[in-house]
Amino acid sequence: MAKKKGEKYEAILDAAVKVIAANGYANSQVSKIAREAGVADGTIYLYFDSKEEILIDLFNEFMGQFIEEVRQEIAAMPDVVSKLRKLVEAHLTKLEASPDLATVTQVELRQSDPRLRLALGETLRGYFRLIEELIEEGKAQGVFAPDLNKYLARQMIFGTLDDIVTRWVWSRRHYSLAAQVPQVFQMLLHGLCGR
Amino acid sequence: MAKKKGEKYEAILDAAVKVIAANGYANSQVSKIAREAGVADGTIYLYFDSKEEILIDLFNEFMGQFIEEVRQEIAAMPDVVSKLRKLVEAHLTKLEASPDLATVTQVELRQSDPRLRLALGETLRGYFRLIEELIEEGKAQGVFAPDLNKYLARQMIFGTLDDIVTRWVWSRRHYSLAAQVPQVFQMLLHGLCGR
Amino acid sequence: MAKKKGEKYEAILDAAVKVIAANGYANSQVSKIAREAGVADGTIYLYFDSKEEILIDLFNEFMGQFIEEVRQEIAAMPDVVSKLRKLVEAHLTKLEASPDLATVTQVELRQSDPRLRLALGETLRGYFRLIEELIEEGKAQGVFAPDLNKYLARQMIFGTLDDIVTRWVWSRRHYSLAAQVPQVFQMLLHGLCGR
Amino acid sequence: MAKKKGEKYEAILDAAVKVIAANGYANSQVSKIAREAGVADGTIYLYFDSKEEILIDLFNEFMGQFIEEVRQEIAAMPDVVSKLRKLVEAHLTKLEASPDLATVTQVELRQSDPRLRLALGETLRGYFRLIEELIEEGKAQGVFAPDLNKYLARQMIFGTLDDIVTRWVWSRRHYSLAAQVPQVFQMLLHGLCGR
DNA sequence: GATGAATGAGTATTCATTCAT
DNA sequence: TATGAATGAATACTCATTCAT
Repeated sequence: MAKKKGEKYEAILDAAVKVIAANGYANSQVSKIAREAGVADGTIYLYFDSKEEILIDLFNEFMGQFIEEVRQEIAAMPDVVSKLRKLVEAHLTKLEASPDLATVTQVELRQSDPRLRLALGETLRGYFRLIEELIEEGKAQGVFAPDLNKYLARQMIFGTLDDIVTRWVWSRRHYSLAAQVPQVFQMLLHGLCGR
Repeated sequence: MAKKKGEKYEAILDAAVKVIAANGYANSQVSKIAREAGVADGTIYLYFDSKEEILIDLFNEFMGQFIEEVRQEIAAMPDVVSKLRKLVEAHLTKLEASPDLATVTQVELRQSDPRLRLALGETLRGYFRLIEELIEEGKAQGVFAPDLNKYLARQMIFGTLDDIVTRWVWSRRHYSLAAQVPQVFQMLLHGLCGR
Repeated sequence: MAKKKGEKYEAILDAAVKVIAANGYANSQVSKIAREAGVADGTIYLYFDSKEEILIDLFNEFMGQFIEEVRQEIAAMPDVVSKLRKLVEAHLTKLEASPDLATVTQVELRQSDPRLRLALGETLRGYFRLIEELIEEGKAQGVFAPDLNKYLARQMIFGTLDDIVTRWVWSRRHYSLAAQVPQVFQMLLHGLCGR
Repeated sequence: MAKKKGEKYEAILDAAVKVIAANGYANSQVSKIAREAGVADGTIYLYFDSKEEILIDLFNEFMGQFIEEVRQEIAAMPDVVSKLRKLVEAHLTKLEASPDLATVTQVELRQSDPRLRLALGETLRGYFRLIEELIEEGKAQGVFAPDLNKYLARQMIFGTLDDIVTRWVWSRRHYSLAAQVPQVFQMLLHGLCGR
């Protein structure tokens, strides 16, 4: 129904990220997003079928790009350990560089609306697969434990990174995420016992 | 203002968990919770100042009890490794045993309302401290890596468990959480490389 | 869903007739009806499921009563000719006595919304049956033409009365309807040629 | 302001009849009419000042033509009785031949918007005068009752025909209108009592 | 304490109309 | 003339909260 693309489409998505990060999803009225984007309320509906669709597109657009970038950066690395370090680095660095986006994805989009959840899950799955492939590769190369469960391992990697970013957002971002990359990487690789 | 305690207080909290797990937070009207609890709408306000307070109390009540139980079970263990295993087991087992509660805490309460976030954070912090103490103890005993950052380590442990439970809830709980305790425990202890 | 009956139910219906007659249906907002009825907007929805339902109930309530009254008055008449005269008199007199109601039923409720049309048609059908029974009786008694088509005859009677009331409403009710009863009665009985 | 005439003017009116008959007035957006007419939304406003004007012109154009045709056909008849028969026949036959137009004029245009009502009334009045002249002629020729009230008689004729067409439209046009001409004619001439 | 009828503030969405191209 | 993207006013309905009983 609604036409996608166009500079107003992008302007509305950008405005939505800004408004939601600042006010919370529940307090982000369509009219507020429209005003921030510099368009009329009705114009929103020329580009999106509903308010909900703004969220879905927002997540898919930005997360899709995020995932693609991470995938490419990882692909360039020579070995699986370097890939893991790169993944950790990319995840934390990219979200630190886009605080509004981080706020929206870590906090505001953890909504439970079934339709929304479904659409977001679809996109996240691409990221999950990327991590799982990395794990498989590590096992094949004999670097990771042979009995490693790839799903649990992915949940450890993603869960750890996700929680780190969430605490950072909740803490109002008082400290640097990038600085923690080496420690997090070590921890994921060798666990609490180290080495 | 509102008096706490009383059997209706508990009935309302129980009803809230049930209703929110079944309908989602956004579709859990006060009147629906009242009906489930077998009281009149207005009665809710004799026990809670606002709908939001139901959520806060719900989280504090159930999570507080959850944390206390975990603390006691851990305290009974002889060494820090056993304690970690017990923590993992308790976290996954208890939430698996209370699916409605798990649904509400993992999905429905990830709301971003500032007031709510603050109150929930308060309670979570108790759990975080418990985990951090365990890490400190492990380092003191020379079992955990001496350069381990206790905050990052806690984020790895909690983030991993949290993500595992969230995926389980989103997957409609098609598989067993308890069965994964040994693998998760191993992974946290020795990382992706194992041993 | 919505509870019926109660003095507020009646107050809202009365207010609706008044507001719609004065402003036209298209310009009769729910809030305007609520204000006229002396209740809050939300109260409307304790008694009606939707704005549309107000119209349906309004028509059924008032027209149902109208039809019942006409039926009883007719039943008391000794012969079919007296009954026809009474029908004409009752139709014109009653609507003349309730100008707001006449305005609403003649003009405002000729809407074409399928749901509305269906509900209103249901009620009108009761009136149609009443007229058709009268025609059958007239034919059985040999007073009306034996080859009279009861449906066409009903359409002539109702169409004539309906148009008379509609013109009267559109003319802003500058003249008396009751005064025309004898002529209309004569005309229906003997046609344009008279006698 | 807006220029009338032109092939697009006609195309828009034709499209309006089609769209309104198919979707109902309330669901006939300007953009829908424009699409059906094969023009841009804005083009509509080169030919009509407002959406309402489309309706007024539509009614005037088609009804005006209808009335003119009836007038000419009647004029050709030798006596007043033949003229009445011709009027009944023309009214029912022409509308039966244009079901979309009948739907729009009988059902969709019975709206109550004051401006609209006024404009439509203007056009209808021409038809009313035609019928009233016929009645006067009948009285002058001694065919119709000398004490016949020409306004009431016109209301009987028009009301009867109008109701017949309305029921036919509402019944989804399951039967033939033309077949009823003789009976309707007889009924109007001699009333319920016949002869 | 307990009730539940009543309140009324709050908001996504539609669509007739405009105007820069 | 013609376009169609953009506008923004307008409105039915929901639901947390109150308070008379």
